[in-house]
Amino acid sequence: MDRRFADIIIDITHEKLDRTFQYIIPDELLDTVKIGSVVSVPFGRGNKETKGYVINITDKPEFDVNKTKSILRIDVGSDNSQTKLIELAAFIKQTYGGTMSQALRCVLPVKTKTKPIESIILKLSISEEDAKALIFESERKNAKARARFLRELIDVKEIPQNIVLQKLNIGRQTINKLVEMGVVEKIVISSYRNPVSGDVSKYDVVLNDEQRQVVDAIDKSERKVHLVHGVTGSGKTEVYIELIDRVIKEGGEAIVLIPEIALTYQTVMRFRRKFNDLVSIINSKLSQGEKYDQFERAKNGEVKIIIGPRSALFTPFKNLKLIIIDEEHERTYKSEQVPKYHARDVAIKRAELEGAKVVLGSATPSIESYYHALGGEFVLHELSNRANGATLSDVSIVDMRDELKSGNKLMFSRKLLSLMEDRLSKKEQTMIFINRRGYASFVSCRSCGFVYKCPHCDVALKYHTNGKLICHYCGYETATSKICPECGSKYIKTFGTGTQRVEGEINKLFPNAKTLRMDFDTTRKKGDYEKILSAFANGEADILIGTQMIVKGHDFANVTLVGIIAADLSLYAQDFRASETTFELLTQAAGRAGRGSKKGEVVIQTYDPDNYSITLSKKQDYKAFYNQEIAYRKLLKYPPIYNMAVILITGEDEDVVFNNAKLIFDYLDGRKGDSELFGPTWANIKMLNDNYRCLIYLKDENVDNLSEMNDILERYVEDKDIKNINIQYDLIPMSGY
DNA sequence: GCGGAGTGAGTA
DNA sequence: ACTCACTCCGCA
Repeated sequence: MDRRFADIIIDITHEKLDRTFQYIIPDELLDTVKIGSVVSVPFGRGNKETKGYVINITDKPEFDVNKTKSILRIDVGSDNSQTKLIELAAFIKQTYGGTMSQALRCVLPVKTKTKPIESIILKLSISEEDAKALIFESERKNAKARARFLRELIDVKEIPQNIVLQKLNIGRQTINKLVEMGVVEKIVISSYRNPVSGDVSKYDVVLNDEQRQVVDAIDKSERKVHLVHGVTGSGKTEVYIELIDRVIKEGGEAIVLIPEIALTYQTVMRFRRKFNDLVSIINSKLSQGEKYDQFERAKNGEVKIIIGPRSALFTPFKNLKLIIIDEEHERTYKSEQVPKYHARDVAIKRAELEGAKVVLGSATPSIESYYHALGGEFVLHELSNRANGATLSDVSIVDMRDELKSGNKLMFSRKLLSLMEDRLSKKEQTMIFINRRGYASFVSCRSCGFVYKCPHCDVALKYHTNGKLICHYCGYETATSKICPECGSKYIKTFGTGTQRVEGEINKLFPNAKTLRMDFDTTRKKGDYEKILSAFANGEADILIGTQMIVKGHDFANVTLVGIIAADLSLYAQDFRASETTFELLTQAAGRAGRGSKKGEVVIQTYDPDNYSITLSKKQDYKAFYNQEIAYRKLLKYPPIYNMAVILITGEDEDVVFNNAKLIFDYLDGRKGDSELFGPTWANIKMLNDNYRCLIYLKDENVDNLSEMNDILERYVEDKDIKNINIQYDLIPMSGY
């Protein structure tokens, strides 16, 4: 009998139900039930009608067919935005691997393990005398819980249900029985909290000609995906706001994705001033409940615009018409957890399902997006002028080898020092950016070469001026000693340049200058980040020293000098994107200078002044950089020309990890088709949190072939019932391993 | 033996 | 999450 079955995830929030149940698809529904359908099924002993999501359809029964129940019907009442989100989850699973449950959890995020957002309040609905009589009767019948509960109700009138359940230790049955008897009344209160509030002085955006042309072009276009390449300070936000305004006026809704770090009060206020309460935000600091509230408000149509990081992409709007991804090149758009999806590609898929447009914006677009734009897959728009008439800064490159030859042993070039002095005298501000992605001071013995390493991770410990050595991967801390623990020599010293050392040097060179430092250490507490930025914006300091976190999209009108120390460090990362990252960081950092009326200057200090990512960032010539970079990617078969994936195998035992990696490699190698396989090799960071890490690389022109390899891998893992190791698949990784 | 309270397993 | 089945308890 050719019956078809649907794998269904029951819409109930509990980990025990985090798996599929198979149901028979009745004949009359064979044509209509699809992956992503929301259906009603009988569930549990009482065959209680329950909502479920169809996540797969097969011919193979996986359960005793005689005990398999049938789907009752398709939920027509369920809004189709949910169906589309589940379809999106199927796409994520298909493309990025992982289980369907994991994909669903990221698409319908707050449905899991959340404290009820609606609080139930219990209230006595009979008179006190009647209640007292009931207590008497209950006590006589030894119904202790019931008596205890009623007494409490007489005492405080109203009690939240969760307190009754947890604190008074009274069962659900007891409560429900009393409700049934008409003794107790249930009052359901659902509260939506609004995470954004504050002054809203309305203002209208006035676009310049260039901005208006881009807005019109996108608005009129039939095409779905647009890339706006706008130089730093060209006013991309105004373009977004105008586009959103047009969409809203036609009854549509919009999602704005921005990197978490750029989600500042100022950014949100720009949107609020235009759209007022139609805007809401999502960020990682919101509790699950608050996040859920925002999604509910979006569903109800109370909110039309959601601003947030990656996860905002899954806002359940009913009439989504526009998705904006600001700073599109940012790595944070790639999820770090399984499924390791990229928000840009998922956004494009969602837009396709909803019939919406996607607008990507950046001053330094990712090589991938620009490639697609040039290839005609995306539509390219250029904003080449700074919006308020400000001009691009003058950028100069200083070769630090020459400085050393001329006897300057400081970490600042003479040019940078004289400019800093000049700015201090003019009361203008300076930003010093230390490009040290993955690098900082470490402690090493000059006599035997010993380096302090983390006992849990295969990385050098970073030195902090409080005398502690800290692992930036797992947080392990230890103290430094005055003598080398290996050979006993006293020649143990710190190497490298950290933000703390730079600040120390500046304080020595310019004792009157006020400095602020922004890095890993100074932004650990909630709100630290904002505090430092607003202090600097208010002119409370002359010089701001920081790592990559200071270069992202902040607008300080009084900054006229940006110094970049060790510009080339990010070039040494073991990652095919090293040049892209460097160009991006330098261009963005340089873009911080001269955003007000005064012209800015930028000094880039490097030991590798001829590298194309450095020379071209001086010219702020993105196109020239792109041409160089794409040639390199083509030569070495890297994305976007080729697609690649990494399989990461981790585990506590070195041999077990490597042997399994070898087995997996051989297994895949026999089934690879046209794909290329490399490995297994140890990761750059061989050990992390006591786990060994081994890699297999896959390359193929066609993404689908890579997804197929992952399918093969997942089936293999399932068959072998592999223990003690963890396997992760990462399609088109954004960072090195 | 009964009503009621508390616990645990299973949901296809 | 919810429900059913089971056990335990105090009283008759």
